[in-house]
Amino acid sequence: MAKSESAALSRREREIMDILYRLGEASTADVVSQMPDDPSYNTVRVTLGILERKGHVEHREDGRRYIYFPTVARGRASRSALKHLVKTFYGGSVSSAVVALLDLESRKLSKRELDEIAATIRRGKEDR
Amino acid sequence: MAKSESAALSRREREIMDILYRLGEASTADVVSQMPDDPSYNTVRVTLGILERKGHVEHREDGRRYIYFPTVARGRASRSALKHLVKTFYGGSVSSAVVALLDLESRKLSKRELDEIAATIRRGKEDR
DNA sequence: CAGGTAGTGTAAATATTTTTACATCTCCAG
DNA sequence: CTGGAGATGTAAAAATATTTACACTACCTG
Repeated sequence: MAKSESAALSRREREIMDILYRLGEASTADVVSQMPDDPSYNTVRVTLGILERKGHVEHREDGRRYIYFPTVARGRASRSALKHLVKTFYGGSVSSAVVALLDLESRKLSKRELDEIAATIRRGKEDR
Repeated sequence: MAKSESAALSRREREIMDILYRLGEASTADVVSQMPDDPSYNTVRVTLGILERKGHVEHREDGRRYIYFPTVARGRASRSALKHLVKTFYGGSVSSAVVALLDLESRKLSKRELDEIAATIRRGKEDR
């Protein structure tokens, strides 16, 4: 098995990958519209091409447009991002991160959501 | 109020910032020792200087060495990173992110940690 | 005190990233 | 059928980032 993907992403590449993860998939124009400092259409297109050559995205055709999407599924990518964040900011402590997350917006969570979280925790406990 | 900090970070700059957040503060040698693809001491030093000019880090002197640390406190930086992650991967849903985090390593959480999390959730509920 | 080690400052070379430019191509309105 | 809008492909220019190199300083050790 050759390791086809590697190479750390540049700033633009990372920005674009984040947008693709957020949207799921997107045309060049969609990506441009999400970039805060609006780079040109061509700039984004070239960068998408680079991402494709590096194996980070693929595209399908929709009429004459290309629709791009990440090759690594969101689930895998998000777990990896979570791990990195927990390691960087919370000394590897998942529970600290959870508490920080809850503190962040606890007022905005509905009772139903909190119940769901509580249920997940209960499940965790039963396995102990 | 002038906006002194701005400019998105390059790959190396981001790597180094992450290490500084992880360690709290670090000498050049400390940073080098944490970099996975070990760049040279000089490379890291120059990049730390750039980060300082851009206002992302400061240093204090420890004997003849410089000890660097982020100018934005970990708390603020981590909240910002959490928000970005929640937006990118969980459609802005904090509770989805919490569930993902718990699923990630639920077996590794001690009962005590789970209790703490549960207490935080309870607090959140009372505010409703 | 001579020499080595471990720092820093800074300029310059190199490599990579980002942007621009322009040549096509396709589809559709008129 | 012609022209323009909206795509893509690709090369090359320009801007940035990364690395290397080397001069200099301070401290320690024999």
